[in-house]
Amino acid sequence: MRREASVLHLDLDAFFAAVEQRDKPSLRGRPVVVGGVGGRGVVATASYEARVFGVRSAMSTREARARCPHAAFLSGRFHAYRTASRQVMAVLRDLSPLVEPLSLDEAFVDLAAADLPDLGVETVTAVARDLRAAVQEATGGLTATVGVATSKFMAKIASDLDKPDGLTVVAPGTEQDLLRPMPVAVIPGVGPATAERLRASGFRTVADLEQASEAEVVRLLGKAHGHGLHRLAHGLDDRPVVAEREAKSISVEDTYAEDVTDRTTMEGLLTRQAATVARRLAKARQSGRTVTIKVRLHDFTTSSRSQTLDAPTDHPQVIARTARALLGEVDTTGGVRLLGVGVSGLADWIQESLFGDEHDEEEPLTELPLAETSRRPAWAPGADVVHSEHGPGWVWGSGRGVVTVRFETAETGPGPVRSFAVDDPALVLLDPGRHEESDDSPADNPSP
DNA sequence: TCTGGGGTCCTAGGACCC
DNA sequence: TCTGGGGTCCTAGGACCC
Repeated sequence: MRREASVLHLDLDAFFAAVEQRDKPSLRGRPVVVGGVGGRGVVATASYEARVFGVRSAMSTREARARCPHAAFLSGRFHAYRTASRQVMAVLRDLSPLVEPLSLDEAFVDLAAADLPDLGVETVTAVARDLRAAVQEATGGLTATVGVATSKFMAKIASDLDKPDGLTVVAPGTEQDLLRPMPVAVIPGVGPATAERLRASGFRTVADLEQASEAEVVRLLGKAHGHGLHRLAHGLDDRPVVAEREAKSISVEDTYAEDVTDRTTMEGLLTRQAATVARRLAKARQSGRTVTIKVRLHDFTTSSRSQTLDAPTDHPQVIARTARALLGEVDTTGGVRLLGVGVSGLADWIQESLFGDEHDEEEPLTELPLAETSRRPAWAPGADVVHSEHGPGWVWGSGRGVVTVRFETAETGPGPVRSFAVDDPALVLLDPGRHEESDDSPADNPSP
């Protein structure tokens, strides 16, 4: 909560649909619906002309067609949306170095970090007006709605008040008057489930929540959620505008037009998704330790299974093999409507070798013998010497057909730790069966 | 033929460690 | 025989957001 209205929230109006109408004049003034056009699609964005007919985001496309059969239904051109989004973010960064994008079509801007003579209501109103014009100019006609207030929470509330193509500045000190009569659902974090819980306890408006004790709200909603909501109901919000936020996970999921019942087909789909995730990881120069699959059954029940590897990976084979093994733990009889693969626990590539360094004391540096003959076994749990694109290394951990290799020799010293699928062509296992006489795992006993 | 895809954050229990 | 506590990591699920 700042003394001055210096947090700006910008929201592009019906963004995807607006880009389509900008690029195709024949769509202007007509209802446009962007989203999944297949049998199981949902609406991503509806133009204001379509909203008149009751078409909303997240509604099934089937229902949208029933409500507005004459609308143009488009599947979306994400490259164009990304380009337009970049243009908008550039305009915002021209105003202030502190810009926090929330999605392609939304961002916070910290006006306190901008070069302004003052942060009075008149000044920020003029700034916001100029900004909206600049966005329209830079994007070839896209309109934005802007809210300015003393906090993120109030700025977002403000930008919802005058849509589309509007501007609202909440003068410092007037926040509670504005907030009190609003339904609790205006508070970010209050979705259908929370709203229903609150309603059942007699909380309908922000004012109701404001009068409750924190203990009561916490009892109802849990510690973190309850505490946060109680604060927001009092207009208390000092969350800073944060420019750079690192991604924490990368995932891909697909809903299929018809339920998939064949196990081999499922494995093939997971393998392809794993390759997509790996490509995106590599592009971001990141790797991750935890592989998660998501399975939605024919009856819409959804489960997930995850495995944390010994070391981060960005290898398609490792992700694929782990994903396929995890699928083995899920009962898919009856078919699946959705499959997904994700990787979390992301680390920059550079941090991988640091991770390896932490284990120096447990595993003494030892001279690494290379076998005279090398072959690639289907699976050799006893093998502890490997060769790969990184050079020679030790098997350091394993699980579900995945081996983790530590690339370290007396000559080269500590190197990176990487995970591989055992059938990864980049990896050759040497000396299989070395530990036949021993129960020790390779990680416990790395010495020959 | 109701119900996308990409994310974030929180909770809760069990394992494990000190 | 009785009986710790805290901290962290991992896993599964759920709510929520755009």
